[in-house]
Amino acid sequence: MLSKKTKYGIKALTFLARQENQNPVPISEIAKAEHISVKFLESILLVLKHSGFLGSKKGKGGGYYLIKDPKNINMATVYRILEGPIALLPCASHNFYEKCDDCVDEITCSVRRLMMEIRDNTLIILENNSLADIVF
Amino acid sequence: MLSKKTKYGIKALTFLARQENQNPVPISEIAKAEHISVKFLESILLVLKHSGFLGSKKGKGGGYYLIKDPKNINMATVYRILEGPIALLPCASHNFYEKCDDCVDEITCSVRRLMMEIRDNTLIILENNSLADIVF
DNA sequence: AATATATCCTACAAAACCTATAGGAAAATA
DNA sequence: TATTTTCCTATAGGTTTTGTAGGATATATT
Repeated sequence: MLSKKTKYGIKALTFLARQENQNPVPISEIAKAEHISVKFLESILLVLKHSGFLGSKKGKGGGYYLIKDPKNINMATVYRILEGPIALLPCASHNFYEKCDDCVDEITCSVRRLMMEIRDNTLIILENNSLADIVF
Repeated sequence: MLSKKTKYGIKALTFLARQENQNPVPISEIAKAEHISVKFLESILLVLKHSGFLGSKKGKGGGYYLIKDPKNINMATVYRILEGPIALLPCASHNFYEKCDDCVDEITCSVRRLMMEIRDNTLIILENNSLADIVF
């Protein structure tokens, strides 16, 4: 299940992508429009800023704005930053690989093979969708 | 991420599917082979029994055995019973649908549309795989 | 009948994770 | 200087996951 952090993060990104100009939008405005707690959203936008998706401006008239063109914001990257691994098992993940404690032979593990098939398909969908693709 | 409950449950099913005959296999034997806590596995097998996948026999020589032909055990059904919804958001789920608190218009929600695309693809994979398909 | 084996069932405890809040520091604007 | 807004850390509260405990029930063997 997608965490609210990820859900809210993507919603904020789409909200910013829908803006007509690049003027900074304050957290409070996004939070109100998307019905999200201001403080919670604040922590999420900070992550997105540190990851290089958002710029910010302090003080009156400040807020957050997209740094990149929505066409160049890949949803697989966004997913990994907000949610973590795309795979349903650590042993089936490229970017967050971890060996299972219980698994004797990873190569022949039925569960892993099935989860890798799901992972491959999910990854293709996420990679094929940019922020521009999912807005509207 | 897949819970250990689901992972262990599927592992137990594949273990039973690999048996040459239909003799009951005690929990302890499955747990030892798959490196799972006996008590934890016990609770999982009980769920699978109540869901109609497994039969059981008490006392000496007892244990669990598959009731259905592995070809007729669909991994989508197994997933839903052990893990719950296949969709990454309740609002994108068929069997476990729930409306989002924050969402104003579900139909135009970008996150939901993306998650439904992932859901559809994941579902196809799970539906196309029976227990017999994933064993070996 | 007694003993050993194994499932059945409920309750609970410990750990991990998610969601959200608090409070103040820092920076920009007016 | 006052106001606005981001920046940052800590932490509280809740939920879920993972696992344990203990006894009841049923079966097979001796």
